[in-house]
Amino acid sequence: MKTVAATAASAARTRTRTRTRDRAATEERILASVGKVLARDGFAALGVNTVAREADVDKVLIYRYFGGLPELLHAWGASGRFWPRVSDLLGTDPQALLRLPTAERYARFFEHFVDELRARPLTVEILAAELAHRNELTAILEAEREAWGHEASRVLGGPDFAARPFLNGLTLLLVAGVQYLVLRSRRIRVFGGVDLQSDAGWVELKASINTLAQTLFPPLP
Amino acid sequence: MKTVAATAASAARTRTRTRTRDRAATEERILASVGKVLARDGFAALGVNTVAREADVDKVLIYRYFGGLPELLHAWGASGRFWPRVSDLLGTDPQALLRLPTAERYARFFEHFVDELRARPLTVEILAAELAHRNELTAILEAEREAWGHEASRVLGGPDFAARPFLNGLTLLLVAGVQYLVLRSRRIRVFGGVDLQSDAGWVELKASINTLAQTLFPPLP
DNA sequence: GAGTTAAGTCACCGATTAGTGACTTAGGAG
DNA sequence: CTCCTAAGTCACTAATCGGTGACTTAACTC
Repeated sequence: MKTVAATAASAARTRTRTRTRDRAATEERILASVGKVLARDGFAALGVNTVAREADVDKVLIYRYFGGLPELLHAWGASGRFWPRVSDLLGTDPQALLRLPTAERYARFFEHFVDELRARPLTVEILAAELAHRNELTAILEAEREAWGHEASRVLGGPDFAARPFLNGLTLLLVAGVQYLVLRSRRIRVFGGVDLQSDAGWVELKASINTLAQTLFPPLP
Repeated sequence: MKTVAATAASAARTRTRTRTRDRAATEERILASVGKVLARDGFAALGVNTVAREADVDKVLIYRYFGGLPELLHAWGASGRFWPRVSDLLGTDPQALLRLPTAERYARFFEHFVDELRARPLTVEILAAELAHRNELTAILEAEREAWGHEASRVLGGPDFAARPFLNGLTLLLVAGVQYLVLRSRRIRVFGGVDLQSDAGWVELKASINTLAQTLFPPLP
């Protein structure tokens, strides 16, 4: 019942009432909206208007609180809510991973990598954005990405990698391949005859890596 | 100070003279401009206005001749000027490739693949667009891409692939990895410690695949 | 309670987008 | 040469974009 007001002005109004004033909460709403828009509509749709609409906040507050879209993205990137921990991608217990034989370790690493990546649509969306654009956000991520690569290489490698340097390039290609296929799976179902949107397709790919690992690192006699 | 008549409208005219009328030539200009814009500014900048400006043509002609941007993209995709011939990726002489031992064939294929892909910035740009958007253009490319994958798998595989199915998934991952790294190299230099913008980095990756091929397909005694 | 600060709202700006109606006129058909 | 189709030009509309100035008013300090 809208008896009292009766001013038909509220017909098209969705936010006539002023919200309780709380800058910290509003900033949080804005920051959270960045992630929401990114995950739902992709990087191309990310703008001042979109974020403000998603947060149900006037866009002028974005300029007042952050300075503009670049600064907002920077703040969002610095908030650390976009990228999974390295440990998440390596599995819950890196130490256990280290004690495994090389072949097992190699296969397990890629299994975790595939599963963790597929479970993080926002991360995947950012990976896609990195390929399409080059901006403050992607620049922030680069350093962390490289650090991750070195860490992963260290965990995986051990004496085997030192003895056979080609394993570095091969692993790099496989990691890149997994990322690419996860990216494609967002919009394109089949690639090279493998169904990238079904678990079965990924099981097949993981099995391939497993067999490769057994071939590359045969068990000691 | 805008004078009353403001008849100085011709001030900003760059194309007052009418061009000789030639629909076929104009359509060609428009189609060519699609590729130019795509290669220079990327997919995000592709629009009716951009293409018309690039072609130095009034945008209404795009609507008249093609119907709209989607139809224009479809026409452009069907014109076959966007994707390299399969034979280009297989090397100049597919027959010679087929007579090689499996290990050599495998390594050579990836060498060609890397080189051809790196030499085609427009193709790479479209690969990136496929990851970012999903539209008529990318849909057109999918079918051809799948056909290409099957063809490549047939040429590469032979009896080895049938006997060891994991080679299918492995090859798929490597192909995907190459595509991903070429994509990344457009804007980001280093990935996993390898310099993707230098030939040396790619030589290293190709060498890794070569060693892998020697390991997977040891020469007959 | 009075005064101040700033959170929130609103109305605008210029630029650019996709798309359309209507005009002029070149060039081929008869 | 006349006529007519359509190639090309121009002038709009409506929507959306990033960005800003100015207003109201809630919440806090004293």
